[in-house]
Amino acid sequence: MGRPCSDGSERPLAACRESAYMFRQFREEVETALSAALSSLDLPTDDLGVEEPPEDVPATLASSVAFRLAGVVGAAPPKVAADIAEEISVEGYDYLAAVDTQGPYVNFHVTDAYYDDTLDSAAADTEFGRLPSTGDSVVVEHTSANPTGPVHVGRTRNPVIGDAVANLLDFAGNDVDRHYYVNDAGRQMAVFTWAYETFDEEDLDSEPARDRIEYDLVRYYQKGNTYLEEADAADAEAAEEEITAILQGIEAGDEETYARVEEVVDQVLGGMRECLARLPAEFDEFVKETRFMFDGSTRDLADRLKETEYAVYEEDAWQLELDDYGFEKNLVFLRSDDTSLYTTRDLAHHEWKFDNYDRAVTVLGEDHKLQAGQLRAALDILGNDVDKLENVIYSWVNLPGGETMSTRKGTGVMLDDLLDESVSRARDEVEKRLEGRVRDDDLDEDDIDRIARQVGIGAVRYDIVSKQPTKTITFEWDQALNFEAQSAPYIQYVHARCCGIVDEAANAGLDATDVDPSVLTTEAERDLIRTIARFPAVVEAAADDLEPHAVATYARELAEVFNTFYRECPVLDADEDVGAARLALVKAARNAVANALAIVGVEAPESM
RNA sequence: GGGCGCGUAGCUCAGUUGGACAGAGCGUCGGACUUCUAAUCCGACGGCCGCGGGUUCGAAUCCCGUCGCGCUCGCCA
Repeated sequence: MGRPCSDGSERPLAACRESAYMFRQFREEVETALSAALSSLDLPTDDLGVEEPPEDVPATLASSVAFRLAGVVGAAPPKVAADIAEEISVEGYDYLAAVDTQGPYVNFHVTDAYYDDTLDSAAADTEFGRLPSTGDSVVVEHTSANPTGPVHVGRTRNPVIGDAVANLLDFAGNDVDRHYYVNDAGRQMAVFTWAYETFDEEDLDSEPARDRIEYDLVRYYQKGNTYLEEADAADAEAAEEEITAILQGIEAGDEETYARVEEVVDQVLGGMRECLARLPAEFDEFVKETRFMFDGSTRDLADRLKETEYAVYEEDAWQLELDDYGFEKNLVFLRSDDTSLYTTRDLAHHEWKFDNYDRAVTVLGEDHKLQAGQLRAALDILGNDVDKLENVIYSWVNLPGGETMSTRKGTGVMLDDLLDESVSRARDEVEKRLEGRVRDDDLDEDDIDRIARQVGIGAVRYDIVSKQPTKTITFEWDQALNFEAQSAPYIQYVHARCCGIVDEAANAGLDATDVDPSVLTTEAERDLIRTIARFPAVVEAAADDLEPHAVATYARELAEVFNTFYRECPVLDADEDVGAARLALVKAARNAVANALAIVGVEAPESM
């Protein structure tokens, strides 16, 4: 197909990521051939209806175009399909071998070269599935939880989805940065700072739930909030004055006030960061909103907003009328005391993103949806290209009793506890299986630790990332920590099995470098190779739609197909040429599974 | 009340721009380990795709209505 190698890399065999193109090239060939046939029949080519047929249909792609053209032609769809199929020429294509029909459907079949090339490149390329560079730089902002205390499960979708979206965009050929936006100038942090400075250890009602800094400090935050609710009016008002003083100090760029707040922010954030690293969700940059106050960009932005036709000055505050954008309520961007609001700073933050990146993706909870819409509108008013900004919105995670999770109230399941529990259950499983273990690879204590961690954390991540973000999740331990089919361990097990076979084959001196895929004739083998071939197209579609859960679904399908293959097709005990081809297939499966897992953020164990 | 999202098997969820009989897993029942790792495989049972209309050759998918659940509508974030 001759797509240029835009990243200039020189990877062995898979030059220019050709490996990524088998299915996609075939799809293009089908579209080209079908278009040509329709044109020569004087039929419209605007909707080719190319799709993947159901599993029991032997074709790799199909078209339903005959349905739509039946009226135009004045014949029944099966007749139209037959005529079209007759007109299609498969001359000169690498992967398009034959065309036939099944009722009203036109079916397209692949050449041996399709399987050949898929097997060759997927088996040899540990980066199989990675797409060529788009040349785009993308910032993925996710999590961005206020540094008020330990991360709880209610917000765990954000780092899990966010990290997967970042991985996915990276794998789809983008240059990705991961950002955590830190709200260090808001009221919450002012309350926290005041509480931290006001109360002493002996004022607190409880011991830290865990030996890490944010579990210690959150008690001050909770104490402060309780005090503000329960203290008598005069005391509460005095506290409010101190809190306001902190906010105004930050707004004025007072360095001493800033230092007081950051002492709290940096400590709490440091602890949260350790927790998130367990997932792992790590960041290239923690971007503090105070940065956009101190550099003057928030002030400049507010001044520019004032100049727009949407700006009004009502009730002593500067506001934006967003009726044209479908928002009834005005968006206040400067308070009556002339201080900025969260959204004002976030606007400056986003213009900074636009200055530095080609695209900006934000992962946020549905409770921020309205704010995100207003943000987009305001950015548009300021003349930004808001198409560069995309959001991934996720719904809440509830506890079984319908209870909500709140840091302020101290309710909810902490992410640390969830991960500990999961790793602990995984360890029980590992130890339980140790006795009946067939494989004699002598797992030591370190292996058991490793497997328990990979499986336990993988199970939690997969449970979250495999579901559509828009759906509400009710969190249930047994559901999340089920280690059987349709879970991370099920898929991880496939990877471990592949690695096991590859190891054994190496010991036996079996070579898979120059294989003949035509000996792979069973349904199980062909299913597996077809599934592997789809992987790059899955990555492409998932990245286009910012839907990492599609990769999670694919990984599960691939694992299922592999397990059937595994049962039916021995590698080491087969005839030499069959064994070699199957070994190549195992290597290809291993690479595809490993990379699918990498995208969703689940570790791929080499043994378990 | 207005806006947005969700409603698919008993439970948890897939289902590509509308397309070939709506698919998995868990659970239930029944089979398969002297075998490259059984965290596996094979089979059975299980559906007015919330409900009612509409568009279409064709609707889980698009449109309208309706019911239920969630989020949201601050000079909070």
